[in-house]
Amino acid sequence: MPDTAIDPDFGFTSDELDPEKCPVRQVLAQVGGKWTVLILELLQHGPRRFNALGRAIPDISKRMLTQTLRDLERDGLVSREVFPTKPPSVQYALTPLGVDLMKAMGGLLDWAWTNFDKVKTARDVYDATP
Amino acid sequence: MPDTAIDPDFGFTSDELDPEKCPVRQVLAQVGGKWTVLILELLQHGPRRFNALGRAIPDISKRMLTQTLRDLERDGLVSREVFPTKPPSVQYALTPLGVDLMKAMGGLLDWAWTNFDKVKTARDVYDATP
DNA sequence: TGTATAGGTCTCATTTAGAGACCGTTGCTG
DNA sequence: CAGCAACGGTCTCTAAATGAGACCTATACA
Repeated sequence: MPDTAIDPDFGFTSDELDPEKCPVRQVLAQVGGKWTVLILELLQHGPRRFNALGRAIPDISKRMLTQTLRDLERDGLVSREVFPTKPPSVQYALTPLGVDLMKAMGGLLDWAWTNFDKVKTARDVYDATP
Repeated sequence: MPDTAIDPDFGFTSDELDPEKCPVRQVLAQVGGKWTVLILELLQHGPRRFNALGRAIPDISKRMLTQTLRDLERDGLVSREVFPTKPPSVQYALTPLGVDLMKAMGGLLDWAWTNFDKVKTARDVYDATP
């Protein structure tokens, strides 16, 4: 549904919602990933190694664990450090930027814990009325 | 990577991360959707109709707009009201629960606006070093 | 010798998202 | 009165993301 210039219903320039330019969209594309916040939460407990994270998340595959960590590293939210043990071990940790992000997420996480029962109820009601 | 009982690295019961039981995972699965927050933000400006939302989001398809709105309605975050005009018009609005969620998201959205340049820089650096 | 651990990669099947045609009803325009 | 546009969707088909799990190299321990 392409539209140029100014939106008649809201008065935005379309730039403000341009996927490439809107920070919210860019950040949420990452943070909204299925595993992202879970991993960030675990790393709040301190640095952890690859397989420790894998063990902690019951249903993640190595493939997705690798990929999510790579993306977080790319965005500067997580650091990756290799230790020359045999076999080599790899430690992941939150960067200061990552710590900051998790602080900013606090409100949302609290909301999730305190309000999820309401969401669940709403779902049940909705599903029960065909 | 299935694991039962207590995680040795963290000390969680696996229940706390069980996809079905963890509120954070459940809420983020919704909120993390590509269009969800965008739509909620638009609805903060007041109730809007289906096609108004479609016009405001340059690159959403009707299919995804429908689906995202349905999911939000199911979760009790958005209300849907049909007016018997010809042709019928449909108005979407935030529910009190939706308003509350958006308040809780404030921190994250602010973070996105003020810190996205850092993320972007980190990305450029990462991509430049093969 | 045989098995386990480390941190991944690779392939293939399944799931989800996206583009865009289509639909029925109505009103406006020529 | 014919034709087109707008309302709010649904339907089909394709493309992209995700998931399961086999495989890899090197070392240590039994």
